[in-house]
Amino acid sequence: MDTSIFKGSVTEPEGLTKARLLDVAERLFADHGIDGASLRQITKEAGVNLGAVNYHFRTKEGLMVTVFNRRFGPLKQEQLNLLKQAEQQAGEGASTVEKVLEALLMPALRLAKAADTERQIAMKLIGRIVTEPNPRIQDLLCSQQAEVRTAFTDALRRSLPQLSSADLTWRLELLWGALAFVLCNPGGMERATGGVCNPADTQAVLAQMIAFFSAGLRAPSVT
Amino acid sequence: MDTSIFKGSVTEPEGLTKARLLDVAERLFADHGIDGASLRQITKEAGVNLGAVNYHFRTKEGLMVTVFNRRFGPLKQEQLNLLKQAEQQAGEGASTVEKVLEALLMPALRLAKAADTERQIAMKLIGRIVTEPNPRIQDLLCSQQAEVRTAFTDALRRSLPQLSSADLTWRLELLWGALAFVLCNPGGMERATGGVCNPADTQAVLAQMIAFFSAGLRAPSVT
DNA sequence: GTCTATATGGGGATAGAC
DNA sequence: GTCTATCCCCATATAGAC
Repeated sequence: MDTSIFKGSVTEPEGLTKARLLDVAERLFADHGIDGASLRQITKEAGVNLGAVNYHFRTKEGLMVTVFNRRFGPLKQEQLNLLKQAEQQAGEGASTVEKVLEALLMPALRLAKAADTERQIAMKLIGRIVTEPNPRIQDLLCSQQAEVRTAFTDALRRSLPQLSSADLTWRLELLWGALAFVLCNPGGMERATGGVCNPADTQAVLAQMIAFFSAGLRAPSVT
Repeated sequence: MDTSIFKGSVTEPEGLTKARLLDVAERLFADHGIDGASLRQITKEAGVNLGAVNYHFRTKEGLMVTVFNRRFGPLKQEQLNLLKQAEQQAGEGASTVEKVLEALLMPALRLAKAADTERQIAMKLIGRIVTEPNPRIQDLLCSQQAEVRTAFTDALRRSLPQLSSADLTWRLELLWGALAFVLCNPGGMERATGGVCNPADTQAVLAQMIAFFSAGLRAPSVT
Protein backbone atom coordinates (compact mmCIF):
# COMPACT_ATOMS: atom_id res chain seq x y z
CA MET A 1 0.00 0.00 0.00
CA ASP A 2 1.28 3.39 -0.96
CA THR A 3 0.50 6.08 1.61
CA SER A 4 2.49 8.89 0.03
CA ILE A 5 0.30 11.60 -1.40
CA PHE A 6 2.94 13.50 -3.33
CA LYS A 7 4.87 11.21 -5.59
CA GLY A 8 6.75 11.68 -8.78
CA SER A 9 6.46 15.03 -10.40
CA VAL A 10 3.58 16.58 -8.56
CA THR A 11 3.34 20.30 -9.19
CA GLU A 12 4.45 22.36 -6.20
CA PRO A 13 2.54 25.44 -5.13
CA GLU A 14 3.34 28.32 -7.45
CA GLY A 15 6.61 30.03 -6.67
CA LEU A 16 7.55 27.97 -3.66
CA THR A 17 10.73 26.60 -5.16
CA LYS A 18 11.63 30.03 -6.40
CA ALA A 19 11.12 31.61 -3.00
CA ARG A 20 13.11 28.91 -1.23
CA LEU A 21 15.96 29.40 -3.66
CA LEU A 22 15.99 33.14 -3.09
CA ASP A 23 15.98 32.78 0.68
CA VAL A 24 18.77 30.25 0.83
CA ALA A 25 20.82 32.03 -1.80
CA GLU A 26 20.60 35.24 0.14
CA ARG A 27 21.82 33.55 3.29
CA LEU A 28 24.70 31.76 1.62
CA PHE A 29 25.77 34.79 -0.40
CA ALA A 30 25.80 36.73 2.85
CA ASP A 31 27.85 34.14 4.69
CA HIS A 32 30.37 33.14 2.04
CA GLY A 33 30.29 35.85 -0.60
CA ILE A 34 28.84 35.51 -4.07
CA ASP A 35 31.61 33.39 -5.55
CA GLY A 36 31.99 31.53 -2.28
CA ALA A 37 28.47 30.11 -2.41
CA SER A 38 27.96 27.43 -5.08
CA LEU A 39 24.69 26.60 -6.78
CA ARG A 40 25.08 23.02 -5.55
CA GLN A 41 25.23 24.18 -1.96
CA ILE A 42 22.31 26.54 -2.45
CA THR A 43 20.02 24.01 -4.12
CA LYS A 44 20.95 21.32 -1.65
CA GLU A 45 20.13 23.43 1.37
CA ALA A 46 16.96 24.69 -0.26
CA GLY A 47 15.91 21.12 -0.86
CA VAL A 48 15.30 21.81 -4.53
CA ASN A 49 16.88 20.51 -7.65
CA LEU A 50 19.98 21.95 -9.24
CA GLY A 51 18.13 22.37 -12.52
CA ALA A 52 15.59 24.66 -10.88
CA VAL A 53 18.10 27.50 -10.94
CA ASN A 54 18.27 27.32 -14.68
CA TYR A 55 14.51 27.21 -14.97
CA HIS A 56 13.75 30.13 -12.66
CA PHE A 57 16.77 32.39 -13.03
CA ARG A 58 18.61 31.13 -16.06
CA THR A 59 22.10 31.57 -14.53
CA LYS A 60 23.79 32.15 -11.21
CA GLU A 61 24.08 35.81 -12.06
CA GLY A 62 20.33 35.92 -12.71
CA LEU A 63 19.74 34.47 -9.26
CA MET A 64 22.12 36.95 -7.74
CA VAL A 65 20.50 39.93 -9.42
CA THR A 66 17.07 38.82 -8.22
CA VAL A 67 18.29 38.39 -4.65
CA PHE A 68 19.91 41.78 -4.94
CA ASN A 69 16.83 43.61 -6.21
CA ARG A 70 14.48 41.95 -3.76
CA ARG A 71 16.54 43.37 -0.91
CA PHE A 72 17.85 46.66 -2.26
CA GLY A 73 14.68 47.88 -3.92
CA PRO A 74 12.63 48.25 -0.73
CA LEU A 75 15.66 49.47 1.17
CA LYS A 76 16.20 52.26 -1.31
CA GLN A 77 12.54 53.23 -1.17
CA GLU A 78 12.56 53.34 2.59
CA GLN A 79 15.64 55.52 2.66
CA LEU A 80 14.14 57.97 0.20
CA ASN A 81 10.81 58.03 2.04
CA LEU A 82 12.43 58.75 5.39
CA LEU A 83 14.49 61.49 3.83
CA LYS A 84 11.36 63.04 2.36
CA GLN A 85 9.63 62.90 5.75
CA ALA A 86 12.59 64.54 7.44
CA GLU A 87 12.62 67.34 4.91
CA GLN A 88 8.88 67.90 5.23
CA GLN A 89 9.22 68.11 9.01
CA ALA A 90 11.97 70.65 8.62
CA GLY A 91 9.66 72.83 6.54
CA GLU A 92 11.39 75.85 5.08
CA GLY A 93 14.75 75.31 6.80
CA ALA A 94 17.20 72.50 6.23
CA SER A 95 16.93 69.21 8.07
CA THR A 96 19.48 68.55 10.75
CA VAL A 97 22.43 66.39 9.85
CA GLU A 98 21.28 63.85 12.42
CA LYS A 99 17.86 63.45 10.82
CA VAL A 100 19.34 62.97 7.38
CA LEU A 101 21.83 60.42 8.63
CA GLU A 102 19.09 58.55 10.43
CA ALA A 103 17.10 58.32 7.21
CA LEU A 104 20.11 56.89 5.45
CA LEU A 105 21.35 54.52 8.13
CA MET A 106 18.28 53.24 9.92
CA PRO A 107 16.76 51.33 7.00
CA ALA A 108 20.08 49.66 6.26
CA LEU A 109 20.60 48.69 9.87
CA ARG A 110 17.06 47.75 10.66
CA LEU A 111 15.57 46.43 7.40
CA ALA A 112 11.81 46.86 7.40
CA LYS A 113 9.68 44.22 9.04
CA ALA A 114 12.46 41.67 9.10
CA ALA A 115 12.59 38.99 11.75
CA ASP A 116 15.76 38.96 13.76
CA THR A 117 17.66 36.28 11.91
CA GLU A 118 16.40 37.43 8.55
CA ARG A 119 17.57 40.91 9.36
CA GLN A 120 21.05 39.76 10.14
CA ILE A 121 21.27 37.83 6.89
CA ALA A 122 20.12 40.80 4.87
CA MET A 123 22.57 43.08 6.63
CA LYS A 124 25.43 40.81 5.79
CA LEU A 125 24.30 40.54 2.19
CA ILE A 126 24.48 44.27 1.79
CA GLY A 127 27.97 44.34 3.18
CA ARG A 128 29.07 41.52 0.91
CA ILE A 129 27.75 43.15 -2.21
CA VAL A 130 29.29 46.49 -1.40
CA THR A 131 32.69 44.90 -0.99
CA GLU A 132 32.36 42.42 -3.86
CA PRO A 133 35.42 42.29 -6.14
CA ASN A 134 33.46 41.27 -9.25
CA PRO A 135 33.15 44.39 -11.44
CA ARG A 136 29.76 43.39 -12.84
CA ILE A 137 28.31 43.36 -9.36
CA GLN A 138 29.96 46.65 -8.56
CA ASP A 139 28.40 48.23 -11.61
CA LEU A 140 25.01 46.89 -10.65
CA LEU A 141 25.30 48.30 -7.16
CA CYS A 142 26.63 51.60 -8.39
CA SER A 143 23.69 52.21 -10.73
CA GLN A 144 21.17 51.01 -8.15
CA GLN A 145 22.53 53.35 -5.52
CA ALA A 146 23.06 56.41 -7.70
CA GLU A 147 19.63 57.84 -6.87
CA VAL A 148 20.10 57.38 -3.13
CA ARG A 149 23.57 58.84 -3.29
CA THR A 150 22.51 62.04 -5.01
CA ALA A 151 19.40 62.51 -2.87
CA PHE A 152 21.35 62.31 0.35
CA THR A 153 24.25 64.34 -0.93
CA ASP A 154 21.82 67.12 -1.85
CA ALA A 155 20.09 66.96 1.51
CA LEU A 156 23.38 67.14 3.39
CA ARG A 157 24.57 69.97 1.21
CA ARG A 158 21.57 71.97 2.38
CA SER A 159 22.19 71.04 6.02
CA LEU A 160 25.88 71.88 5.77
CA PRO A 161 26.18 74.81 3.38
CA GLN A 162 29.62 75.73 4.70
CA LEU A 163 31.11 72.39 3.65
CA SER A 164 32.80 72.23 0.24
CA SER A 165 31.31 69.87 -2.27
CA ALA A 166 34.44 67.76 -2.48
CA ASP A 167 34.64 67.40 1.29
CA LEU A 168 31.02 66.36 1.49
CA THR A 169 31.51 63.72 -1.18
CA TRP A 170 34.58 62.38 0.57
CA ARG A 171 32.92 62.17 3.94
CA LEU A 172 29.89 60.39 2.55
CA GLU A 173 32.18 57.82 0.97
CA LEU A 174 33.89 57.26 4.29
CA LEU A 175 30.53 56.89 5.98
CA TRP A 176 29.37 54.44 3.34
CA GLY A 177 32.52 52.40 3.82
CA ALA A 178 32.14 52.25 7.56
CA LEU A 179 28.53 51.15 7.17
CA ALA A 180 29.48 48.41 4.72
CA PHE A 181 32.16 47.17 7.07
CA VAL A 182 29.77 47.00 10.00
CA LEU A 183 27.21 45.13 7.95
CA CYS A 184 29.66 42.80 6.31
CA ASN A 185 31.14 40.89 9.16
CA PRO A 186 29.25 41.27 12.44
CA GLY A 187 30.79 38.16 14.00
CA GLY A 188 34.34 39.21 13.26
CA MET A 189 33.74 42.63 14.70
CA GLU A 190 32.31 41.28 17.90
CA ARG A 191 35.26 38.92 18.24
CA ALA A 192 37.86 41.56 17.43
CA THR A 193 36.48 43.94 20.04
CA GLY A 194 36.02 41.32 22.73
CA GLY A 195 32.25 41.59 22.50
CA VAL A 196 32.11 45.34 22.96
CA CYS A 197 30.71 45.99 19.49
CA ASN A 198 27.62 44.06 18.52
CA PRO A 199 26.39 45.19 15.09
CA ALA A 200 23.11 43.33 15.59
CA ASP A 201 22.13 45.84 18.24
CA THR A 202 20.52 48.26 15.82
CA GLN A 203 19.87 51.01 18.31
CA ALA A 204 23.43 51.03 19.58
CA VAL A 205 25.00 51.06 16.11
CA LEU A 206 22.66 53.78 14.96
CA ALA A 207 23.41 55.97 17.96
CA GLN A 208 27.14 55.42 17.57
CA MET A 209 27.16 56.14 13.89
CA ILE A 210 25.01 59.21 14.09
CA ALA A 211 27.05 60.73 16.89
CA PHE A 212 30.35 59.93 15.22
CA PHE A 213 29.47 60.93 11.69
CA SER A 214 27.42 64.01 12.37
CA ALA A 215 30.34 65.41 14.34
CA GLY A 216 32.69 64.45 11.51
CA LEU A 217 30.48 66.06 8.89
CA ARG A 218 30.42 69.27 10.88
CA ALA A 219 34.22 69.48 10.96
CA PRO A 220 35.63 72.47 9.05
CA SER A 221 36.29 72.07 5.36
CA VAL A 222 39.79 70.97 4.45
CA THR A 223 39.68 72.07 0.83
CA MET B 1 73.03 27.76 -34.98
CA ASP B 2 71.54 28.01 -31.54
CA THR B 3 71.91 31.48 -30.04
CA SER B 4 69.86 30.93 -26.91
CA ILE B 5 71.97 30.91 -23.80
CA PHE B 6 69.37 29.65 -21.34
CA LYS B 7 67.77 26.50 -22.57
CA GLY B 8 66.08 23.62 -20.87
CA SER B 9 66.21 23.53 -17.09
CA VAL B 10 68.89 26.08 -16.39
CA THR B 11 68.90 27.11 -12.74
CA GLU B 12 67.45 30.59 -12.23
CA PRO B 13 69.06 33.09 -9.86
CA GLU B 14 68.15 32.24 -6.29
CA GLY B 15 64.71 33.42 -5.27
CA LEU B 16 63.75 34.99 -8.55
CA THR B 17 60.84 32.68 -9.22
CA LYS B 18 59.68 33.05 -5.65
CA ALA B 19 59.77 36.85 -5.84
CA ARG B 20 57.94 36.92 -9.16
CA LEU B 21 55.25 34.69 -7.74
CA LEU B 22 54.79 36.91 -4.72
CA ASP B 23 54.58 40.06 -6.81
CA VAL B 24 52.05 38.72 -9.27
CA ALA B 25 50.02 36.99 -6.59
CA GLU B 26 49.78 40.22 -4.65
CA ARG B 27 48.53 42.07 -7.70
CA LEU B 28 45.96 39.47 -8.66
CA PHE B 29 44.74 38.96 -5.11
CA ALA B 30 44.29 42.71 -4.91
CA ASP B 31 42.38 42.92 -8.18
CA HIS B 32 40.18 39.84 -7.97
CA GLY B 33 40.17 38.76 -4.34
CA ILE B 34 41.88 35.68 -2.94
CA ASP B 35 39.45 33.12 -4.29
CA GLY B 36 39.03 35.09 -7.47
CA ALA B 37 42.67 34.70 -8.45
CA SER B 38 43.63 31.19 -9.52
CA LEU B 39 47.08 29.65 -9.24
CA ARG B 40 47.00 28.99 -12.95
CA GLN B 41 46.45 32.67 -13.68
CA ILE B 42 49.14 33.70 -11.21
CA THR B 43 51.79 31.33 -12.50
CA LYS B 44 50.97 32.14 -16.09
CA GLU B 45 51.33 35.88 -15.61
CA ALA B 46 54.47 35.39 -13.55
CA GLY B 47 55.93 33.32 -16.37
CA VAL B 48 56.72 30.49 -13.99
CA ASN B 49 55.53 26.95 -13.74
CA LEU B 50 52.43 25.87 -11.89
CA GLY B 51 54.48 23.40 -9.86
CA ALA B 52 56.61 26.21 -8.48
CA VAL B 53 53.83 27.17 -6.11
CA ASN B 54 53.95 23.77 -4.52
CA TYR B 55 57.72 23.90 -4.26
CA HIS B 56 57.99 27.36 -2.73
CA PHE B 57 54.80 27.74 -0.74
CA ARG B 58 53.30 24.28 -0.56
CA THR B 59 49.69 25.46 -1.08
CA LYS B 60 47.71 28.45 -2.25
CA GLU B 61 47.10 29.35 1.36
CA GLY B 62 50.85 29.24 1.98
CA LEU B 63 51.35 31.67 -0.87
CA MET B 64 48.62 33.90 0.45
CA VAL B 65 50.04 33.97 3.97
CA THR B 66 53.48 34.89 2.63
CA VAL B 67 52.06 37.69 0.51
CA PHE B 68 50.11 38.82 3.53
CA ASN B 69 53.06 38.89 5.92
CA ARG B 70 55.40 40.55 3.46
CA ARG B 71 53.02 43.48 3.25
CA PHE B 72 51.46 43.66 6.71
CA GLY B 73 54.59 43.06 8.76
CA PRO B 74 56.39 46.28 7.73
CA LEU B 75 53.11 48.20 7.74
CA LYS B 76 52.45 47.21 11.33
CA GLN B 77 55.98 48.14 12.36
CA GLU B 78 55.71 51.51 10.71
CA GLN B 79 52.41 52.25 12.42
CA LEU B 80 53.79 51.35 15.82
CA ASN B 81 56.99 53.35 15.24
CA LEU B 82 55.09 56.46 14.22
CA LEU B 83 52.86 56.12 17.24
CA LYS B 84 55.90 55.85 19.49
CA GLN B 85 57.40 58.96 17.91
CA ALA B 86 54.17 60.88 18.40
CA GLU B 87 54.02 59.90 22.04
CA GLN B 88 57.65 60.85 22.62
CA GLN B 89 57.04 64.24 21.05
CA ALA B 90 54.08 64.77 23.30
CA GLY B 91 56.27 64.17 26.36
CA GLU B 92 54.32 64.04 29.59
CA GLY B 93 50.96 64.98 28.08
CA ALA B 94 48.85 62.93 25.72
CA SER B 95 49.34 63.11 21.97
CA THR B 96 46.70 64.91 19.99
CA VAL B 97 44.05 62.82 18.29
CA GLU B 98 45.31 64.06 14.94
CA LYS B 99 48.85 62.84 15.53
CA VAL B 100 47.65 59.42 16.60
CA LEU B 101 45.37 59.09 13.59
CA GLU B 102 48.16 60.13 11.31
CA ALA B 103 50.38 57.39 12.70
CA LEU B 104 47.65 54.88 12.05
CA LEU B 105 46.49 56.03 8.64
CA MET B 106 49.54 57.35 6.87
CA PRO B 107 51.46 54.06 6.63
CA ALA B 108 48.39 52.30 5.27
CA LEU B 109 47.73 55.01 2.72
CA ARG B 110 51.30 55.65 1.75
CA LEU B 111 53.10 52.33 2.14
CA ALA B 112 56.77 52.94 2.74
CA LYS B 113 59.03 53.43 -0.22
CA ALA B 114 56.58 51.99 -2.68
CA ALA B 115 56.55 53.09 -6.28
CA ASP B 116 53.28 54.49 -7.45
CA THR B 117 51.79 51.41 -9.07
CA GLU B 118 53.16 49.11 -6.39
CA ARG B 119 51.58 51.30 -3.77
CA GLN B 120 48.19 51.08 -5.38
CA ILE B 121 48.40 47.31 -5.58
CA ALA B 122 49.37 47.01 -1.94
CA MET B 123 46.58 49.35 -0.90
CA LYS B 124 44.02 47.27 -2.68
CA LEU B 125 45.40 44.09 -1.18
CA ILE B 126 44.89 45.43 2.30
CA GLY B 127 41.31 46.31 1.51
CA ARG B 128 40.67 42.90 0.01
CA ILE B 129 42.02 41.03 2.97
CA VAL B 130 40.10 43.11 5.46
CA THR B 131 36.85 42.39 3.65
CA GLU B 132 37.64 38.77 2.83
CA PRO B 133 34.76 36.35 3.59
CA ASN B 134 37.02 33.36 4.24
CA PRO B 135 37.14 32.86 8.03
CA ARG B 136 40.71 31.53 8.00
CA ILE B 137 41.91 34.76 6.44
CA GLN B 138 39.87 36.78 8.88
CA ASP B 139 41.48 34.96 11.79
CA LEU B 140 44.92 35.58 10.36
CA LEU B 141 44.22 39.28 9.98
CA CYS B 142 42.64 39.54 13.40
CA SER B 143 45.66 38.06 15.19
CA GLN B 144 48.11 40.06 13.08
CA GLN B 145 46.34 43.31 13.85
CA ALA B 146 45.64 42.71 17.53
CA GLU B 147 48.83 44.46 18.62
CA VAL B 148 48.16 47.52 16.47
CA ARG B 149 44.58 47.67 17.61
CA THR B 150 45.40 47.70 21.30
CA ALA B 151 48.31 50.14 20.92
CA PHE B 152 46.17 52.70 19.13
CA THR B 153 43.17 52.17 21.34
CA ASP B 154 45.34 52.86 24.36
CA ALA B 155 46.86 55.95 22.79
CA LEU B 156 43.46 57.36 21.88
CA ARG B 157 42.11 56.57 25.31
CA ARG B 158 44.81 58.82 26.74
CA SER B 159 44.05 61.56 24.20
CA LEU B 160 40.32 61.34 24.83
CA PRO B 161 39.85 60.52 28.50
CA GLN B 162 36.28 61.74 28.48
CA LEU B 163 35.22 59.12 25.90
CA SER B 164 33.79 55.87 27.22
CA SER B 165 35.69 52.73 26.37
CA ALA B 166 32.80 51.26 24.40
CA ASP B 167 32.38 54.41 22.34
CA LEU B 168 36.08 54.51 21.55
CA THR B 169 36.03 50.89 20.43
CA TRP B 170 33.03 51.52 18.23
CA ARG B 171 34.47 54.57 16.61
CA LEU B 172 37.75 52.85 15.86
CA GLU B 173 35.84 50.05 14.16
CA LEU B 174 33.99 52.56 12.02
CA LEU B 175 37.25 54.23 11.13
CA TRP B 176 38.82 50.90 10.25
CA GLY B 177 35.88 50.07 8.01
CA ALA B 178 36.04 53.35 6.18
CA LEU B 179 39.76 52.89 5.61
CA ALA B 180 39.24 49.38 4.27
CA PHE B 181 36.58 50.61 1.91
CA VAL B 182 38.78 53.37 0.56
CA LEU B 183 41.65 50.96 0.02
CA CYS B 184 39.55 48.20 -1.43
CA ASN B 185 38.13 49.70 -4.54
CA PRO B 186 39.77 52.97 -5.57
CA GLY B 187 38.49 52.81 -9.14
CA GLY B 188 34.90 52.27 -8.12
CA MET B 189 35.04 55.15 -5.70
CA GLU B 190 36.39 57.51 -8.30
CA ARG B 191 33.69 56.45 -10.73
CA ALA B 192 30.87 56.64 -8.19
CA THR B 193 31.82 60.16 -7.19
CA GLY B 194 32.40 61.42 -10.70
CA GLY B 195 36.14 61.75 -10.13
CA VAL B 196 35.85 63.86 -7.00
CA CYS B 197 37.38 61.23 -4.75
CA ASN B 198 40.72 59.82 -5.82
CA PRO B 199 42.02 57.42 -3.17
CA ALA B 200 45.45 57.36 -4.82
CA ASP B 201 45.98 60.96 -3.75
CA THR B 202 47.47 60.08 -0.39
CA GLN B 203 47.69 63.60 0.93
CA ALA B 204 44.05 64.34 0.14
CA VAL B 205 42.71 61.13 1.67
CA LEU B 206 44.83 61.59 4.75
CA ALA B 207 43.66 65.16 5.27
CA GLN B 208 40.04 64.19 4.71
CA MET B 209 40.17 61.25 7.05
CA ILE B 210 41.99 63.05 9.82
CA ALA B 211 39.63 66.01 9.74
CA PHE B 212 36.55 63.81 9.60
CA PHE B 213 37.53 61.22 12.16
CA SER B 214 39.20 63.46 14.68
CA ALA B 215 36.02 65.51 14.84
CA GLY B 216 33.99 62.33 15.14
CA LEU B 217 36.16 60.96 17.91
CA ARG B 218 35.76 64.20 19.85
CA ALA B 219 31.97 63.96 19.77
CA PRO B 220 30.37 63.48 23.20
CA SER B 221 30.01 59.95 24.51
CA VAL B 222 26.70 58.29 23.73
CA THR B 223 26.94 55.57 26.36
C1' DG C 1 7.79 22.41 -12.90
C1' DT C 2 10.74 19.06 -11.39
C1' DC C 3 14.01 15.57 -11.84
C1' DT C 4 18.38 12.75 -13.44
C1' DA C 5 22.28 12.68 -15.98
C1' DT C 6 25.83 14.71 -18.23
C1' DA C 7 28.63 18.05 -20.88
C1' DT C 8 32.40 21.02 -20.37
C1' DG C 9 35.70 23.56 -18.17
C1' DG C 10 38.48 25.06 -14.32
C1' DG C 11 40.30 24.55 -9.84
C1' DG C 12 44.27 22.85 -6.45
C1' DA C 13 47.51 19.43 -5.65
C1' DT C 14 51.07 16.13 -6.77
C1' DA C 15 54.42 12.58 -8.91
C1' DG C 16 58.32 12.03 -11.28
C1' DA C 17 61.50 13.25 -15.21
C1' DC C 18 65.18 16.39 -15.96
C1' DG D 1 64.61 24.31 -8.87
C1' DT D 2 62.00 23.66 -12.72
C1' DC D 3 59.01 21.31 -15.91
C1' DT D 4 55.28 18.15 -17.82
C1' DA D 5 51.55 15.42 -17.19
C1' DT D 6 47.93 13.96 -14.62
C1' DC D 7 44.70 12.99 -10.70
C1' DC D 8 40.57 14.18 -8.76
C1' DC D 9 37.14 17.20 -7.38
C1' DC D 10 33.91 20.83 -8.05
C1' DA D 11 31.91 24.44 -10.63
C1' DT D 12 28.08 26.11 -13.99
C1' DA D 13 25.14 25.04 -17.53
C1' DT D 14 22.12 22.19 -20.20
C1' DA D 15 19.41 18.28 -22.40
C1' DG D 16 15.79 15.46 -22.07
C1' DA D 17 12.79 12.11 -19.35
C1' DC D 18 8.80 12.35 -16.47
